[in-house]
Amino acid sequence: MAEQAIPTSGTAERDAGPIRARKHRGATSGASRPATIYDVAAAAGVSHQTVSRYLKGFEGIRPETRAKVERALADLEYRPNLTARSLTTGRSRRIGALTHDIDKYGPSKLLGAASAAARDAGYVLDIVTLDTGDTASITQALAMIAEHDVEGILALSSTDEMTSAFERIDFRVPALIATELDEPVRVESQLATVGMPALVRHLSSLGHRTILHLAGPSQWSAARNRTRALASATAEDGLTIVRTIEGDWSAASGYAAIKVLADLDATAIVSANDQMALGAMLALGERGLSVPGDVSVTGIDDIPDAAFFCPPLTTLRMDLNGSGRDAVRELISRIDGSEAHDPRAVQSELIVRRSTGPAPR
Amino acid sequence: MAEQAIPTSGTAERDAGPIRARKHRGATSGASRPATIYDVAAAAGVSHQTVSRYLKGFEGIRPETRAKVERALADLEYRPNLTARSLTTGRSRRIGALTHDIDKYGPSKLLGAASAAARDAGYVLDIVTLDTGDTASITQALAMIAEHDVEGILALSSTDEMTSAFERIDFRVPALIATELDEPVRVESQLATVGMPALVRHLSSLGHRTILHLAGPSQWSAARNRTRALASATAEDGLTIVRTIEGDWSAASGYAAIKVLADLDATAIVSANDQMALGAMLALGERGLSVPGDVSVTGIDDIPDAAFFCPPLTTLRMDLNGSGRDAVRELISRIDGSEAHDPRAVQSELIVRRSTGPAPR
DNA sequence: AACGGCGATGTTACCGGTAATATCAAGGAG
DNA sequence: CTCCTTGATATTACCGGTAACATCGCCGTT
Repeated sequence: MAEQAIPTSGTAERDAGPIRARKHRGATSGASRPATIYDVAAAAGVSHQTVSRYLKGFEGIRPETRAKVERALADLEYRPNLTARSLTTGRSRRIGALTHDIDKYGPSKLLGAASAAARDAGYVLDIVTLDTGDTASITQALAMIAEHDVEGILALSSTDEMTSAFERIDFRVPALIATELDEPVRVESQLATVGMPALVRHLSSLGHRTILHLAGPSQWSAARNRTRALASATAEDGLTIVRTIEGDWSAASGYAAIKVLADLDATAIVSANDQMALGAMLALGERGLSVPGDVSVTGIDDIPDAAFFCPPLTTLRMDLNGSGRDAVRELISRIDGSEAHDPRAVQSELIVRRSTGPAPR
Repeated sequence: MAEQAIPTSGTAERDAGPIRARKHRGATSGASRPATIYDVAAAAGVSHQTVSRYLKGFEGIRPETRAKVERALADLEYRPNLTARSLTTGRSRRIGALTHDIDKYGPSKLLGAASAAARDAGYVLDIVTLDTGDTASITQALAMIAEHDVEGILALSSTDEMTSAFERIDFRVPALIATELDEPVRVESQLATVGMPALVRHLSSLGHRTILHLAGPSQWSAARNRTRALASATAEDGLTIVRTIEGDWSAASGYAAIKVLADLDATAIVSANDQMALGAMLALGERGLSVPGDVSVTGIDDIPDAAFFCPPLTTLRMDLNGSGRDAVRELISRIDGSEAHDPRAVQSELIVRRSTGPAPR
């Protein structure tokens, strides 16, 4: 109440100093614009630089000065203006996230994990979604992100178009595509229960020798990765992939793949994700084939619904939370110039449910 | 090549003028920092203000001046710095989005639609996710968003905690919770095929009179909205809700609800979303009840997988894309101070599949 | 007692834009 | 022919911070 913008006494004049005048801010709080460090400095009777130093955590401030600043900060409900800070420091504490298919399980799970990891590190994610996966739309989205002054760029959909855009464009900031590692790392002590080898061994131990592979779209690196892992694991265990059909991750594509097939030729279907497995199981039912009596079916991801499919789906649980988090941490460490963490393979774990059973004779 | 930061001749001095000196930028392009309007102005031999005016689309610029500016802009690959612009204008072109359960279908679908609508209007979404829905975590997230200088705030999860946080906090910017409208609007011409009344009429016409209601968590406004719509529609058609069990949207909760039930007492189960319906159907199967032979089951949302459940699920397709888009448009119109659109009810459409059939005698 | 060093604080410049004001040349009126 | 007006452009101030440098008072030294 006593404080005014225009000095009316010698004391006030000395306190305020010849600092840049603020035109507004009558009372200490209210509907006026948020307080700046200049307002705080004036209220505390110090220079704005002292306030800035305090906020930065600078030690060498006398206790009484410190107390005045703290008091003023609290009185004025000061909140730093990140825009102004980022203009001088170049640090915006923002990461651009690029994604399409955000309503699909994988990308949205990754996004959630990435966002949580970013928040914990004091960053927010600027998200830009793509309607289509074509190069033009990716380029345009990247331009949009770039204008918004992000410190790093994270892509949550790892397709060939995305990869090529990332290789072609000079971002001036660290950029990263969150993806499953191309070469799965073997965790020696858990080899038998981890990942695709475990899945294949499970099928093999049930007597299956012939596999129909429902693959993901080949321009996705995750799809290629899964296909490669399956090929390598089946080769090792002596199983045969009698047929590979490429879907688009959707249940509809899994359904269509099985529906149009003249002959199944296999006792097990290994799908690159749970949704396609779901579609496949429905189509099998409509052909009069029972799961797992006639055909065993497996998925990948372990989406929450998979445990309630009919029958509940045997699948590989992917640690997408972990990979989203790791991707952001890796990106932030590149931003900060600190040492990168070791890139870790996505952890996966075999979840056996009722969709797999002994191979029919 | 000929241009240098330090004037070495009268000509250069006149061209550059007594403007703030730039220390860097030797060649016109390369690994140096991005060009500013001052660089462009120097290259074009005009003042930075002329460049600014050009960028703003100001008309009164002489054609030859305009040409010089355009040339310089292209040569230097100028990209505006949104941070600097937003510091003076107060327009950041950012909307803060607050959400949890982003890996669930509803929120992620809303987010995708919101992001697309924002992008089309030149905004990006700053997303902050919540681990938990409690008030403290919401408050903290909102503080984080506020620092990041957004022009509006959009919540994508409409729970009581969110609502109360929104009422308690003064954001200084428009804030909006994306939610289904509390009072469904009736589209007269389509009354019979739209929304909950259509769903109930469908069950009624199949001879069902008793309904078990699998409700969503009551702190979600969408859950309350759906429950209310069901109550009103059943009352109108003379059906009885014999029991209401509250789940948490997950298939697991739908499964558990039916699993522990001593007696079903109803010929139809109306679930507040598709996932709980999925869980319920599995539990029904395990009790030896067939769908739809013994019990009919319906969901809400029409998630992409619902058409491939076993059996495929009769459900209400919700236009979440539309509501996400509308929420952002509404928010942006409030930001711009323009007239708000009419709030529209979420459009929903009855999708009849095989999970509903004639009531058993 | 004069002085150098140093810790605490104040002053100025700068980030990259936009807004407001100033300048300047050309054209029209008196 | 001079003055005023006006359109085009230049200059300056400002947004809210941070960084670099300047200042000032107090201390111990010789």
